[in-house]
Amino acid sequence: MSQKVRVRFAPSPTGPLHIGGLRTALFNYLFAKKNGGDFVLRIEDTDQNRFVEGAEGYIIDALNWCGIPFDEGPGKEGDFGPYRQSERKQLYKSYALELVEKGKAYYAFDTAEALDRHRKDHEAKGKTFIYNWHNRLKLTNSLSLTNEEVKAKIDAGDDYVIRFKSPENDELLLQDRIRGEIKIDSSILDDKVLFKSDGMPTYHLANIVDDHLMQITHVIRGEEWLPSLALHTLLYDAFGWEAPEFAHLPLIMKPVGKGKLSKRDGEKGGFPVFPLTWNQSEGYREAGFFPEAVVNFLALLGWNPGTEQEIFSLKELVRTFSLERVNKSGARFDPEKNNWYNQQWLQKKSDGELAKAFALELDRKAISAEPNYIEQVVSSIKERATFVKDFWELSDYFFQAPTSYNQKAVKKQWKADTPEIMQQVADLLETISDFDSQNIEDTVKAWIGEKELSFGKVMPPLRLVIVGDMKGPHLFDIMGLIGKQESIHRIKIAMTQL
RNA sequence: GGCCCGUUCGUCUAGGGGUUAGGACGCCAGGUUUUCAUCCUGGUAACAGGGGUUCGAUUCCCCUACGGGCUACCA
Repeated sequence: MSQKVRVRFAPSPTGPLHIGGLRTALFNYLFAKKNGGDFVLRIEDTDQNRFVEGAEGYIIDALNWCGIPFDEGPGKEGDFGPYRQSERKQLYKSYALELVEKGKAYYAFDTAEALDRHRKDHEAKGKTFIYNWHNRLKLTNSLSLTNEEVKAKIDAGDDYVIRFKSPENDELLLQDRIRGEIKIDSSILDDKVLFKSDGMPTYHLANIVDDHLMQITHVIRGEEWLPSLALHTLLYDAFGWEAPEFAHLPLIMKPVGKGKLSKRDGEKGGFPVFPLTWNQSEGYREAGFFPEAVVNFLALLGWNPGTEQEIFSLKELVRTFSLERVNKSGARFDPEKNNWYNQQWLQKKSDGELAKAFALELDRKAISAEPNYIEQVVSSIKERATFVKDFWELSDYFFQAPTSYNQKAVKKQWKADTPEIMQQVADLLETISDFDSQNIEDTVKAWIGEKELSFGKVMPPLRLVIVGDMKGPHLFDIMGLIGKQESIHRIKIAMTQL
């Protein structure tokens, strides 16, 4: 009886997808693909008050950018649509009523104010108000009222909710793929609202109904849902449905301090917490991260392959992933390691691909250069970059003569006899007909030998005039690339300025 | 407060009754680069505490502490 694996990512469109949600989506995707299953996107928009315009599109764009597209969802109708709960609205009430008929749920007429008052009263006495077996008969609901009274209230149009009737004194044995067995005493459970007075189901009802209808086999979600597992398991029982398997993922925590990662942490620490830019918050994409790096980093946050491999492509992750190797404890988000992953992935990219990205940036700076030239520049500087956006600072001297010189270096390298030496180097360069790195190097080295000069007298100041600073790749490579005329020209301008 | 989950280097983690407790990020040092960075090599650094069980516990059990989550007609 092996049915096809089907998992779902079920965000609520109350804002942009954050890093924790993205990882949940990723783990769902990995598990689905590992097992040849389907990855479903379901939008849980049962709370109309918290709906945020554009959030759904954002979520879809983010998943696509990461390379983990869903197989079914809004705009990709499969056999189980629609995939927005707001569009499934009519469906849920009958399920809630079914539970009422079975005696597993009941109508409740208590107003929000009345419940609030109870909570405050209890709090004042140092107790906690729980709407369940021990007080449900003292409250206003179809268990405490007569059938006639209930009917009258409903007919009169009174607001009501439908609550689940949690069992008393039941030792529940819950199963979680990551945490194992969890014991819960059902007496501490409250009678959760399943159906709201506004005609919408709560998360709990909609979630169970949809997971069942959509034939979801594995529910992989954040640890914040662990306390709801008892209710959900009870709901499956109440309906007489077979429950899917559950796996609760550990949370992602702040890099420093207490609690789980939040938008504020990104602002404080200067790193993204959203895949794509949302309002004022810069996303991973815009910050220059490669999706491969983000996915790689996120996958290793809370999961590990059990080997010493650190770099994984999405394909490798799919091949290697298993729920059994997911950790139980929360993981701190480490921006430094995140950067390192980007650096690693940047090195794996081809010069051509990187050059294309860099060319776009050069365009914005109104700097024109041959694609082939850009590619050679990229090839010589990429190993010292973490992001494509580092390229310009690492290579500006390939495109323009230095506009300033590192003053510290000038002080140290520019001696009284330096101008004379530089002039002679310029004259020497003039004599080189085939101006490539190797020829320049051979010629200059031979000349230094002949003249009985030290390398220290020639090379550092020469780098200074060409680059403007004591940095960069092999100097003769730079000169070979920028060419003879430019090299000589830079010596000349430096001599007038230093 | 109540309920649930968790706890190995600063961080991400491997391991698991007898190990020199392994790797990665970061940091430090050396080498390479007559520059800077990369890179290479090495170093730093951990089983939360207390009780059991055991010949032997970091590993199993209990307690405590600490961390986290939940405790809405939010998801």
